[in-house]
Amino acid sequence: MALTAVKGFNDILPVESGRWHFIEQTARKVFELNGFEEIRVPVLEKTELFSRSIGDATDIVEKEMYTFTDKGENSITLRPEGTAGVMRAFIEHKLYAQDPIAKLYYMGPMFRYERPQKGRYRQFHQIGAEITGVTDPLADAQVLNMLTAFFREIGLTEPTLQINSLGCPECRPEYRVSLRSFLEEKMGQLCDDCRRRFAANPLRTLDCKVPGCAEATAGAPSVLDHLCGGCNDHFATVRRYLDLSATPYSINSRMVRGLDYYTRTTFEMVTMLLGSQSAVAAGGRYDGLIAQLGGPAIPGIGFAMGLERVALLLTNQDFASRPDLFIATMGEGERDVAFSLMDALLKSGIRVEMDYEGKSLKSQMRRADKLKAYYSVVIGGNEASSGKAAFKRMADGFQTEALLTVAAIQVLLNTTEQ
RNA sequence: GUGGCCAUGGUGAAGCGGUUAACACAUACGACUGUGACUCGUACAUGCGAGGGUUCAAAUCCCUCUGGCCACCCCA
Repeated sequence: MALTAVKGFNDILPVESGRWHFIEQTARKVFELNGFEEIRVPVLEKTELFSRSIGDATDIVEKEMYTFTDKGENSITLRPEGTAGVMRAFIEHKLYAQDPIAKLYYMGPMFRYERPQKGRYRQFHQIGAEITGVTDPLADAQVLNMLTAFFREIGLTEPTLQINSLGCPECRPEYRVSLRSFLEEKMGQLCDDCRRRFAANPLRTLDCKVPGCAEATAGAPSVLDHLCGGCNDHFATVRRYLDLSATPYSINSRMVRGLDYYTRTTFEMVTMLLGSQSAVAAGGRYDGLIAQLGGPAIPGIGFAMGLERVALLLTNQDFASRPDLFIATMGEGERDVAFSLMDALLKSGIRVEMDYEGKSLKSQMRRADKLKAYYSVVIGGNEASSGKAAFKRMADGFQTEALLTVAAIQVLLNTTEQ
């Protein structure tokens, strides 16, 4: 094996790219309908951006980032997620001065140094959307509805929406205290990982998959019972709006986020189909993030979805595009006629293929079949001089005489349902 | 970072110590002298992830490395 790609970095081959385009185009359509505009930010940022936003103690920052020192001795990092960079740009360009309410979406590669696995790679792609400047639960509901609409648009009903509220800097500390004191009693029953989590991030013990831990934490206090008045009202209103729009969801009070900046509403689109990579999209509110990054005190909410994971859920569909017409030729002079015809058809937006190598008619017809052309036509001496030819519908072999003109061919293609 | 499983051509694979690495699909050309799909024929791994070792003999046994998959961790 000569040269291979870097571990966890994948090529998206032509057989896959049709599916990717479909996902990306659907996202653009749904997001733009909701008033979101694309923002394109760099793949590389100063390391500090991520340690300050995602959180120093998170696994992502602690051990999963591609961090390097560049030739100017600056510590730089390949973005492990999208929100931080988008908010950096929002602050840097003072987008809030024009309008504190910004609705932004982005798509592109993210990088995390993890052990590759099904639905998880070191370079992976996310499509995300963010709304800044709105505290009202209306924004939460619109984001959730938009995410739901996206999955409906691409034809997936499988991932289901789970929501939770993590509270705010007011009420979360109190919850942590009460959860810790509950867990202290159960220490003996917890797994090693959970004992470690107890210190670092006690909320994490709640979604441990070890049966013993699940049992031990069964009666644990719920975040939702410890929300302060404001957070409680906020969450209740989010739910009311979701009900108003008949958006299906379930509440999962054990759902936890891996990034530190989340507050209040958090959510995931989860599926059973991808093994342990059950989260296809996830996000939440981050009311303190912009200020934390040195911007004004503007709230935000958003999500990101994993393109690879969505693509994995779509594998049964065929997204290949097919030529409208394949032109086969007999003889050198006729190739000029065929080429001119192809050129004219392409200029009119008709997808045409023809033989490139002067192969036998049989080879050309085989190629027409392989490319799944809707029609084929043979241009030889007779056709070149008469200016008309028999167009063969490949599906059933039916042939129709038509003039070798763009107009006549357009009519022919349009009268047949493709 | 931890653990389990696996590595034969473009693909799916047979082979389980002994001359030319089965079969199928895919691909190329042809039988069909102006027409695809069906049928038939021919071609297509000096090579069995890489490197060592055992043996008269290794794709087949042993070791190391590399890679892949899956699970844990974590996460989109």
